[in-house]
Amino acid sequence: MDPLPLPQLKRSPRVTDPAATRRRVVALALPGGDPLELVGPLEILGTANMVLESAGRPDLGYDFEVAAPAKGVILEWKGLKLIAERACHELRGPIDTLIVQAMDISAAGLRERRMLRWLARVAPRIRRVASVCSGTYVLAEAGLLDGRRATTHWAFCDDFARRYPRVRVDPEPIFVQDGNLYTSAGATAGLDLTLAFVEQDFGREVALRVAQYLVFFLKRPGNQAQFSVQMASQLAERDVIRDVQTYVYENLDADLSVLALAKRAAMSPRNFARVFAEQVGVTPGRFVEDARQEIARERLEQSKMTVDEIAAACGYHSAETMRQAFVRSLGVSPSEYRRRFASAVGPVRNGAAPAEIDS
DNA sequence: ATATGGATCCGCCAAT
DNA sequence: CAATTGGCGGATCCAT
Repeated sequence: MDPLPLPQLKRSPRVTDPAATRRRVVALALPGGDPLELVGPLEILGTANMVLESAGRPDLGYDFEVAAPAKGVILEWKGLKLIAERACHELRGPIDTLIVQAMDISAAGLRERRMLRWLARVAPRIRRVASVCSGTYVLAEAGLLDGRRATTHWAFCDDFARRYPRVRVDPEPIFVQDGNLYTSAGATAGLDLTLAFVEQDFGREVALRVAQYLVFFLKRPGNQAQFSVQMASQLAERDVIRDVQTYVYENLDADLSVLALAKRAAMSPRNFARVFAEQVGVTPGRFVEDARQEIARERLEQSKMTVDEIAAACGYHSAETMRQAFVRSLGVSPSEYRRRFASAVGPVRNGAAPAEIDS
């Protein structure tokens, strides 16, 4: 059986440029990066391919490959060795998007003259040149960022500004676009940036499905990043809907029925539910339920509140209601969840079938 | 553990 | 005419 049903598209994907529907992406892997930073963005492209294929459009998507400054080992990590089979200057043919990966800025990568020359030569002909985290150093070293706006990981910003005074570095945003150059902050920002590319190329809904599919893997109880990842991947475009989403998280014990939320959004219930589902990717009721459980889990993990108190604070009419919701989605009761979490070293339900998938 | 009444969701069509 | 919005009814989900 297929353990992970792929989110399905409701509409046919939008294509911004019909002339180039299958896009070639090259990831430039540099010595000393982190495996997650290297593979994460590519995983997003691969998932986008799966989403598009399941929508009956295998002609859309990405052909992606990894290249390095030179053939050979680019990463040794805990007994894992990654070996690049292609050097970047061996690549032939047009590239749609180039993603320069993170690297160890104290290592030799910045002195790879041949790679830097290649980069400076091909960059003007590439539609999007992106860098993740410290990969921004490589773009700067190649002279591509002179007079441009850029960002990098906040921990590097001061050092970066000293080394490359001609680059206007801004530590605030998650990523910065200037012309065809896209620079991003930390590792997860690289994921966000890649997701933004998917949205640019094939529309918001495709990007949303990809995020949903991947968040699934990241959804680990007790992970602080979960909130931001979940919310970030679900934020609606339209202000009214975003306001409602914020309102839900800030007023979990209020009346969050479709009727009440539609009133806040000044829409008819039917239209509100439809627009909400279309924008956010889940129905209003589901969003509210997810939010309640998310915060309830957090309380169970990080506070000493009783189950009854948590149930009330999160908008459940009784502890029994909350219990049923927990059993439905996690397979354990709230008190059991807390007990296991208190002693758990790793994820609570390691390997258990995710109950929230409808079968 | 099960039955029931209400809420929610979704397809369809009409109105704007 | 195309796109957005609103209303209705039936199937399903969920709280009690």
